[in-house]
Amino acid sequence: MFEPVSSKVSFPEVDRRILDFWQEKRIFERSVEERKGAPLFVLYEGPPTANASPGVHHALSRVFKDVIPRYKTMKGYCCPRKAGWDTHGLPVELEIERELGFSSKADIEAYGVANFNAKCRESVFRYVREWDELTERIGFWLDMEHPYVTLENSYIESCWWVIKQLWEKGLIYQGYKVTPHCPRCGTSLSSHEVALGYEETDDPSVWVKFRVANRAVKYLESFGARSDLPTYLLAWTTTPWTLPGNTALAVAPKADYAIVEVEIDNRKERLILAEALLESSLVHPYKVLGTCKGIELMGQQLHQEGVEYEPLYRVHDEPYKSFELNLQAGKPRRGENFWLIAGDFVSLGEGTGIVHIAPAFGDVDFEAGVRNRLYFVQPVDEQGNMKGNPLFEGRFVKDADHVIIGDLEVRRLLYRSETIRHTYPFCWRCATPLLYYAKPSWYIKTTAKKESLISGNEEINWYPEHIKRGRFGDWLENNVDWAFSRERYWGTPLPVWRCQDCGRDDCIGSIEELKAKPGLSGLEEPLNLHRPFVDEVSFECPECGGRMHRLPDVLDAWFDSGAMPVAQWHYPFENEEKFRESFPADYICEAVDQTRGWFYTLHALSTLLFDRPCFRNVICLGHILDAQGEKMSKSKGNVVDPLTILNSHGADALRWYLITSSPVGNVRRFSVELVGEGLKRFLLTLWNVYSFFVTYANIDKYDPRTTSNISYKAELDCWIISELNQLIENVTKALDSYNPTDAGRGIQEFVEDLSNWYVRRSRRRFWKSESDADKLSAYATLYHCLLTLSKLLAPLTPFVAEEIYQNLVRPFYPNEPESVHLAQFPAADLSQVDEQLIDDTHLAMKISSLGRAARSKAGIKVRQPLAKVSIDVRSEGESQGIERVKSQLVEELNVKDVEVTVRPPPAEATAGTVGPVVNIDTVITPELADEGTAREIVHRLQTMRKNAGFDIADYIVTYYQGSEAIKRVISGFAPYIKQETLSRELSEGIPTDAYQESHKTAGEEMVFGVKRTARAG
RNA sequence: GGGCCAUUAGCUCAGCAGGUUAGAGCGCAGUCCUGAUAAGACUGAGGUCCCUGGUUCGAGUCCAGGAUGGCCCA
Repeated sequence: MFEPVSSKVSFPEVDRRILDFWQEKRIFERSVEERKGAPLFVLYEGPPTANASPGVHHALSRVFKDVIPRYKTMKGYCCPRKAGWDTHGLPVELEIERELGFSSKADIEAYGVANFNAKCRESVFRYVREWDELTERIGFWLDMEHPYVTLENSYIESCWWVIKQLWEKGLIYQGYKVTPHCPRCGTSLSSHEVALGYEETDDPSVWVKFRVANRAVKYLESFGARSDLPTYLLAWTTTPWTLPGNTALAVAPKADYAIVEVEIDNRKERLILAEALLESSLVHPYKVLGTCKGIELMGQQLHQEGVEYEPLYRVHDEPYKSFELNLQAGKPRRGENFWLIAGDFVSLGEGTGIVHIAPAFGDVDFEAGVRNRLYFVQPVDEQGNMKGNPLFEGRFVKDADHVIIGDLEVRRLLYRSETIRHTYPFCWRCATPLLYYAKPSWYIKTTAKKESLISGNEEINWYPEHIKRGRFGDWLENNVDWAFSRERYWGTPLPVWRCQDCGRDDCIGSIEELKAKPGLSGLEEPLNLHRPFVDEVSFECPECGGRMHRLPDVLDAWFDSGAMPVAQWHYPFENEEKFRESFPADYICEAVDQTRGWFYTLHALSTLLFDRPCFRNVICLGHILDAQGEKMSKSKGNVVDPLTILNSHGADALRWYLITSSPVGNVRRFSVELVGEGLKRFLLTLWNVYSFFVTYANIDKYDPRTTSNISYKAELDCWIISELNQLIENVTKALDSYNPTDAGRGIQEFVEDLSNWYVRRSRRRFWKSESDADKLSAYATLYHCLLTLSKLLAPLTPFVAEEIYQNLVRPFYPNEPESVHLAQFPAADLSQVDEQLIDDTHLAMKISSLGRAARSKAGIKVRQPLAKVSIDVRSEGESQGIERVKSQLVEELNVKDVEVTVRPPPAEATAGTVGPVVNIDTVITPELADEGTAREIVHRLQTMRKNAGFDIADYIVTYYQGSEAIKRVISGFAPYIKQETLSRELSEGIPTDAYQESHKTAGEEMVFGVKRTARAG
């Protein structure tokens, strides 16, 4: 016996039952343990931070992370899955700052770093219970018992080891990084904070002339500009205070530039600017002397052919720094001219087509400095005061604007000066204008391994594939060094100690190494590697004997997660074997924003450390938006809590929606209604087939062991078995190529066919009284389909799959695996696929559909038998196909005969005449009418049985009263009616204790009564 | 400003080595079928396949430009 299954099902209750079962039987643990020795399949879990409740987007990635390892386990792999927690980083700090009402780093310092970090530490596990619950409830199998945690000393020590490795390879250096900086607060702002503070403001708008060096003027003659007048490059800026930091001008290489002659205050001179911007820029009459492309202006090289110009200011008593030397040291190059560079950011929409570049200010400028190895000049200190030239020394930047404008005017280097109203970012806390300011920062020299990063990417399978050469590939192609230090508090401390006296830097790679330092002090037990404790540790400089103190920076939290392949195992200090066998990962999965985040940091650190990629396969998920297409955010209040959906619809419904509703890489609009739709369309359909099977199998005491070697005979059985094997093949292919969506959609189509054709067409085979070979074949077929489905579905909808598997397998096969998740994934038997039969059956479906449409048009209900249906088909092949599935058509269309005619389409026929044509014989003879009435009576009686609350298998006595015509039909079709309604007898006259109803059909009044005689089964 | 992705029915999505009549589910209206069904079938309304050009005998599908939305980076 199978456990009886109601068609009414509560999936959340199923979830509970199955979760208890898994826990009690330790199925997840065993699914790993019992595969010991099998090839490993390694998932790296991208660690979440548990300082807020998980949202439905977390459910999305957790489902996709789960599907593949479950599948691989069933394919025979061993898949340990280690959980992880990301516990450091600026978002954690900001959350605490918000709670404490802090508005600056000074507040944190005053509060005490120890106290602050203690708060941070506590906060990152606040919602761990919610995360645990989501993880469990959604069925994400993950080893939550032994997670890696980025704040642990062992994890930090591994990070230090990584840095030391890079340090020894010369891949770490201190340079500059441009950050939005508030000069009043003395701190950098995150991009999110910057976004808070855009305001409309008035700023200077000045056109500045950069004088072309004498030796370069000659170069211009080749463009038709013969003259010995003074020549200037005209540039436009709204931040005059940045001009002292200018070290280059950028042009658009493909744009046309004009050399024009103008007369200003009775002096003739020449200006160079973009041809397209002559009108909008120049306020004097001008004469075009010649034109050339931007790239021609740039010429070849400095000091060879090409335009160079004289700096506006020579502010630098100190030597110029050069990007060529990573800003570490400089060579004096006083009197140097600057040159032109190409910039894809140069716009021809405003300005002059010549852009002033000051690498100390602004990302674009800094980037240009790095790429073109420009000089670097910093004429502003961190308080926003100018330095390096007596003219403006000590002035706040904004107050220096008018000084500089006045100075340029006097020197005749100012062409035009106005004001402009535009948006500019201000500090959201104190309304001071922000400076994009280059600050010292520590870098990992990823550019040194750029070729390896790119070639390693070639070995990675990306889903969707376009990410590989698109978003990720582009990112690698445009790689810049990774600024990985942060001037913050809560993070892995940078393990660099600097000597106060001689400036020597030491990188520490392990706790042991630190403890062995001479003259060590400040190290306290129990060890806490976080600030401020680690800041107390100092030791003796091996060079000069001075004190070495740690630099105050902490690491970008992305470094932590990027180091997880080694740090999760505390490698190389322990677990060497575990690290080796689990690196690189077979599979990772996160949302698309991680291309520049975790995907990159994993790839970068792996390439730098081991010169190989970190993961072989990656699914890159699109984002979830709300039903209106808006991003979900706490402030909008449109965040969907996954637990409410899990409680109402169950885990599988949510999983099914997430897996099948849209391609993985697409954004998707989320709504609870769509989850419910998938539940109805797929899960309930599947459940109904399952419930149907169990109901009848129990009535017939079907035992699957008796049919284990059956060979399928009926066309219907062969057809669905063909479909099933094709499905196995397709699902396997889809999951092998990391495409759960197509796998799920294929299963859904199969289940629809199974329910709407196989079961519908087979009902009578299960319903009939005798247990003949045909009935057993039907049971065996449906049993096999459901059991196979449970295995195919196990990775996708693990709960309902388990529920079905348990009931189908356990009562009869105690030696089979105890859980579907311990079973082998089905293998397709393509020898059982009859493609012709599949085509024929689809043809039968099509013709049935047309036939029903024809009946509908003629107004004849299907219950009324008809003499025949005639079908015009287009080929002999179709005709043979119909012959093969004729019996299905006879039943489905309720006709006595099927007549097939082959009528090739006329030569000129194109549209509208290609498919088969179906006609029904609408003549209803008295015999057919009687038969129709008989069927009508059966239908009414069936409904009465249900209304009376009888069991499906109850036997009854049926009583009737009615006209002669009714009596004639009842006596004429008595055996049929008895069989269909499980009536022992049909008798005239209705006793009072029978359940009775009166009916009217075909214009005849009649009354029926039904009474239970004996309970069957 | 740059890059990537998307845009097909009211909603969610299929469709493509270019091929004649662009489909499904949900929703809506009507009819039917039903002792598995919280289902199902049929019919109907509902489409300038985002726009403009181009390639082609032929474009929802390929190419170019643009629009809108999302994401990432400026």
